[in-house]
Amino acid sequence: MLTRLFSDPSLLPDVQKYSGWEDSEEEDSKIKDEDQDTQDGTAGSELRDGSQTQSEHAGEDDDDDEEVEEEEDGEDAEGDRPKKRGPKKRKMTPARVERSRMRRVKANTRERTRMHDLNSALDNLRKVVPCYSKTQKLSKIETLRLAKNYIWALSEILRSGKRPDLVSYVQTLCKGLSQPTTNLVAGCLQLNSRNFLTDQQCQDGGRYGSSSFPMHSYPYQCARLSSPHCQPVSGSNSHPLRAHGYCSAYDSLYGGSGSPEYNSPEYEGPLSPPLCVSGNFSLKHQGAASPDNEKGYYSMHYSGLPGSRPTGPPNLVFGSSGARSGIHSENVPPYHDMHLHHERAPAYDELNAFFHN
DNA sequence: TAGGCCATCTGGTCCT
DNA sequence: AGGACCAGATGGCCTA
Repeated sequence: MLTRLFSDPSLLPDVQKYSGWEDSEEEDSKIKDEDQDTQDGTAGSELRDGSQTQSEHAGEDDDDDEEVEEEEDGEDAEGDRPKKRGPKKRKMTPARVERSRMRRVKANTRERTRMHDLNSALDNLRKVVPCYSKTQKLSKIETLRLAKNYIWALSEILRSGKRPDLVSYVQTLCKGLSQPTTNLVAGCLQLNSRNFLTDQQCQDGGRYGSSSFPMHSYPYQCARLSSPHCQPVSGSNSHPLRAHGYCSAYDSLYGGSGSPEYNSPEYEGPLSPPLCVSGNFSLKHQGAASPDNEKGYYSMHYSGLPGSRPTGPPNLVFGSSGARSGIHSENVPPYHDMHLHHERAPAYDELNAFFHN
């Protein structure tokens, strides 16, 4: 499957330069030819020099013209050190150099394929984390961070058996993320920054799940109204908001529109069996040292009034600079470029079932 | 221009 | 022996 990554036109020149991944049958021949060209550049020169050491390790025993090199580096390189043991180095004949080069080419091809698979898996992960933008694709590290936060948030929900308030949910998702990613997530969830700030956070940085104010159950408009992801999954299209193409991260997470408790801010589902939350997940929020913060990634910056409640339509105001101005953050992509992925995550079916029991 | 992100190459190590 | 995996190096692209 070609992932979005591979279909990204900006990446095509580099990717297509090494076309081995796109047609496995012709892979070897193509790679040979193209690596021949590549080797005219820096990589090739390094390869020709560096590959010798690997061939030494590999041991070329089928070489017709093989000759044992008589301590080729023995005179001055060795110095006082004892002589090396093991097989003696062999002279790099042209045939051996060529075989070594071919091994290196094959290894490069495998490595490219491996990295492409890794990127493909990462792309799949991007599709199941809470938000996604065509124009502002999450970086690899941010994808992993968001996924970790997402798992953590879901685990907390299952563990506590309660629906957290939206603010806590978003705070958890954005923990340790960079400012642009925070903006993106907030944009996906269409939160007003004023909703994003709590008294708790003003005082001590906040803690996940510590706030107990009622959930704000107003609908958020899905960015892709016509998207099938916003359509009812199974017989839940009776809700007028659904009928009008509305869905929200929170809604989709908790099955709000389809549940009789949809308008109840205080709905509490039954307690779930305790879910073991890995010790890697500290419940301490920003104040605590996070393993993800070692590189000095931003914590969230909020604007607006502390603890203020949602009033008007969502107005995205994130960003350290936008905190004062209260204008739309330029990091937030347009709505039509964003959509939520909750609907597609299998975990949501289970969660919905759980909350509807 | 610096910094972030990425793809690729490369050599080393470990495993089968 | 060969493949998988890993980390370092390098260069390109993009953005503030």
